[in-house]
Amino acid sequence: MTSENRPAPTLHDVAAHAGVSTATVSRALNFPDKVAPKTRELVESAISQLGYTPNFGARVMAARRTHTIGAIIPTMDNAIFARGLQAFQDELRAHGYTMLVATCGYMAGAEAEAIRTLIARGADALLLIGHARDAESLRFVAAQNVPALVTWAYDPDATLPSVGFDNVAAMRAMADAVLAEGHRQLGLITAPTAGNDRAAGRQQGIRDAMAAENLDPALLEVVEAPYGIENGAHAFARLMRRAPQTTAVFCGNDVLAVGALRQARAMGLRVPEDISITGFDDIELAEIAEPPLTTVHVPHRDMGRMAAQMLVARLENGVIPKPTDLPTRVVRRGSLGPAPHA
Amino acid sequence: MTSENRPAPTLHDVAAHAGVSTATVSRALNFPDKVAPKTRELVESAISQLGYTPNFGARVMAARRTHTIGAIIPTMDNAIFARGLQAFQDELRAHGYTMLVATCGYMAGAEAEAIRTLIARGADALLLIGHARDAESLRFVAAQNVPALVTWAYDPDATLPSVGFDNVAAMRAMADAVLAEGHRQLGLITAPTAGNDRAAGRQQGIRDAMAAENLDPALLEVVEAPYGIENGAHAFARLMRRAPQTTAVFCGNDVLAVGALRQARAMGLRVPEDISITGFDDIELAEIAEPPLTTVHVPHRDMGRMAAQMLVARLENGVIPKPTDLPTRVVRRGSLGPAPHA
DNA sequence: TGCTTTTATGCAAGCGCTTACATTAACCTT
DNA sequence: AAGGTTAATGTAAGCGCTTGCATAAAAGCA
Repeated sequence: MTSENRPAPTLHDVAAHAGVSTATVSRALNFPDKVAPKTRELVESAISQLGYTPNFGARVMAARRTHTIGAIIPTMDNAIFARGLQAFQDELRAHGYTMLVATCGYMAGAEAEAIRTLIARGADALLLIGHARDAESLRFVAAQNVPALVTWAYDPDATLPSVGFDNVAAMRAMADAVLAEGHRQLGLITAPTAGNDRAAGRQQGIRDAMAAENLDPALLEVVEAPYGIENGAHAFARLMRRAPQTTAVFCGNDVLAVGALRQARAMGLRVPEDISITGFDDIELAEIAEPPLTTVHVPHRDMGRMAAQMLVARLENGVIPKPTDLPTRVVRRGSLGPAPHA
Repeated sequence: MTSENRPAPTLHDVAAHAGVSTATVSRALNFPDKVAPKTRELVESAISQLGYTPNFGARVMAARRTHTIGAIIPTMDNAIFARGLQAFQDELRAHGYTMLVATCGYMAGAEAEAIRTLIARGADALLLIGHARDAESLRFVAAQNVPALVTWAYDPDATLPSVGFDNVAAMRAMADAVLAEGHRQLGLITAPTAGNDRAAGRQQGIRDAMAAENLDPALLEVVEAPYGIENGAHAFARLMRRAPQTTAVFCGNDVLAVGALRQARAMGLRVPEDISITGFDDIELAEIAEPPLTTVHVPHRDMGRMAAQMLVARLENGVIPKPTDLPTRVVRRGSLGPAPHA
């Protein structure tokens, strides 16, 4: 077989083997129709005989493009991000791009670092989650001339274009549904809102709905909890301790909601007879929960797919991404019922 | 601010600005202690004044390293892979590496393509799932001199080193537990086994256990189903139609098991009184299911973390990864009970 | 057939960085 | 203080590929 460390064949070797110039080989590779069919064949056979693979670094340096797009998400532990990312990657691959991934665990500092790292690693463009980030990062991205697109949020006025949904409106719709069931004592279990515009927006949506019903938005009992079923359960316990009269608890995501659901039952509360609980995201868990979770369906796959398309269009044809608002919808399931009689 | 398209500053610019040679700047960047403190300061201030960022391509070409590691998994839609990947990436970042991701959707052809793509994109090393792949891909990886590591499986005799667990033994343990409950009419809902050594191994584990109990392994009723709750449900229905006397159904993963569980209840079967159902992976879903799922706990985070460590050690110090077998354990929950009396 | 246009190929100059080697400055020894 | 080390810096040769420009070959036209 091949000896252990024979240096990989180069463009030059292929050219020599095929009896043409390196330029011709390069063209045969990049613009097949700029080369005579006979020559192309010659080159191709030389390539396969030598087992040639273009050198990545050289190619990048000469072409100033890596065909790699970076994605920075909070965490892949959260199924909804993992799936959005899957859709994003599928679409990228269809266009000949590869995905570089970094996670920031909901920490702003980590995101700023990831932005630098991915750009340093040659990402041609960046996918980001949410609009909340320091001006410094924004400036850096702009200075580096790397197109960036925000998803999981929608704000036509933000610096960066976004393809996502309006977190305020989405939760507002849910809150309207809950209020329509007669609930007036409301609670919210949310991911920490610092540096998380999605979580903050969802909270705002509830307050807006309350205000529209002439309820004092300040009456919303809020508990913050990090991602995780157990955390949702603890948060629920805390919430009920602080505000025992609560009849409906919104949760910032389905995982927290499932924890709340479980804790409610552990505390002997019937859902939805005694208390209603809602989620957000509509992951599989929501359907499986007992009772199934009323939640907000988020078009995560569409977001991922569209984000990829927009970024590719930006890179290939210079099309500036147009901020795009995707629809969400409230999915009614068993966990939301009418408010109990006082 | 900076004009729209001023060319990015280069090493050369920094050198000129600091009044030193490019070599010194390069050294200040890569081996800070090889440079006099005063000089280093000079260089650093020039760098920040110019807003210099090293050019990725040039760096890669000159250093022949991208500090990027590729990972090819079946899909991120499956939480267990997404999380293993998260752990992998966390560990990589701690060592200054970045992760390139591709998914193959359980298709061998797509994996082979992904291997080529990631190597072409300059991956310094590769993380692969399972040992089942064509000799051609193996040869290519070897020829390109890219270290590769297999996870999610363990086979000390395979071409590629692996860090994972023994799928046969893991399912064997589960099967032993099920047989100990008196079950003799067994079914299996599995992911398609073609090109999936993990699924095939798990099936083998059950047959081994049956053989040890003097049961004819051929009596195992097998239904294949793609990943997904709905698919698990359909598969369960099919299985029970074909073998109504079945008292215990193994599932190749928790998602299929949850589907089976749901279908069982839809068919009026009580779990575990009428029929026992088991899963594999131990994802959150398993705990939430009604009844909670007896399943095999897979150390996905450990696998991800160790895989990253081993690959980095290989790259930095040439340490050949030592095949490593991680323990799994059967987690008993409500979905497994004694066999009903005939 | 001779001349112009088109098409295919080759030449060679970078792309921005790393690094072996050469050179110079600084520091010890005795 | 002279010779010998060691530390710090500079010089310059690539790394493998792309691409503008020049050139040669083929094709079209009158």
